[in-house]
Amino acid sequence: MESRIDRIKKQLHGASYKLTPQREATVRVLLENEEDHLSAEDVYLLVKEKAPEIGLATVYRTLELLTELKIVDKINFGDGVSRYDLRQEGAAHFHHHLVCIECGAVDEIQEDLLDDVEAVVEKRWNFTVKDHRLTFHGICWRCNERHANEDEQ
Amino acid sequence: MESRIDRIKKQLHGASYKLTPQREATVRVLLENEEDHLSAEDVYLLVKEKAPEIGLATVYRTLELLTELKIVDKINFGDGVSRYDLRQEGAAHFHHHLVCIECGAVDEIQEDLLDDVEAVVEKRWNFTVKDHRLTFHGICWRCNERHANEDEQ
DNA sequence: TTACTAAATTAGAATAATTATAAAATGATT
DNA sequence: AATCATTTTATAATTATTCTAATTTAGTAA
Repeated sequence: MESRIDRIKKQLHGASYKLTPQREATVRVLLENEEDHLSAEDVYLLVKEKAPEIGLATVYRTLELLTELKIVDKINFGDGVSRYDLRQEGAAHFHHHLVCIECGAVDEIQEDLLDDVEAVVEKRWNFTVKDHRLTFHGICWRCNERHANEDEQ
Repeated sequence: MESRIDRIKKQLHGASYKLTPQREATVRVLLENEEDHLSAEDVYLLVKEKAPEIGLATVYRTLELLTELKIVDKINFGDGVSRYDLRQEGAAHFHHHLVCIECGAVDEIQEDLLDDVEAVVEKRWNFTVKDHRLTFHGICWRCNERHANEDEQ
């Protein structure tokens, strides 16, 4: 955890930015909630617990900065809010998401799975892929299991 | 074109909605700009040319309705706006997009390409896929060709 | 230390997209 | 023609995000 912060600090310095206390608090919140998909507002409220004097605009600016540096990814699941998701360290590409249309849960897929598809896109459309966004909508394993149990009875 | 409108009319009736003049004008705009990715505001301005008395809220409501009926899909490319995209007739799944990070162009891929990936997701994550969103970010064929020409000189 | 400078932050205002509300219009049905 | 549900309009309200001006902070050089 601390080493992860250190590495992010170095990334910032490398782009000649500082890891200010506000930025550090924001990054810590993201690390501590890595499996969630927080909106800017969510992050703001959590950061306030550590650093009550922080302003919402600062959170927005920090998240934007982290997005630029590819430390986090900004995603949008169709509700009106942008959500922010830490990238796996060293990951070249953004991971995928499974959104459950029954319970609303969002699971992550770290595997890439798209190598073949990207090869086709590059060749057939002469499109140089730099990144991707892939989200599946459907029924998650929890709901599927629940249905299976209900049927048993 | 007319037959396409007729079929949409039937879809609406099937869900006990009417194809009011405002709704028809909105659908026509979507059909006439099928290759674009219009925002609600864009649609509003175009519909106003046909039906100047229409209100913005009606356009929003109509687009929401068409989204529910899976006639259009609502997408979000990361700028603050939702965009609306007609589904291919009979398409079970949403088509994919290629967003150029240089010129901003958005191209569509109608082929599915994801059959294999979906099979893996269903099996490995026990996730029942109902739909998907796939967008590639990168450099489009136009920009790639331009670069190739520039290098020649 | 002190002064200077650039970068960062704050609070609050401003903007932009979207949704909600109440009144009016439409259209079908009895 | 009266009634009822649906739809639309115009406008207000809400929400997310960005901008602005004033202030603070950190780092550097005198």
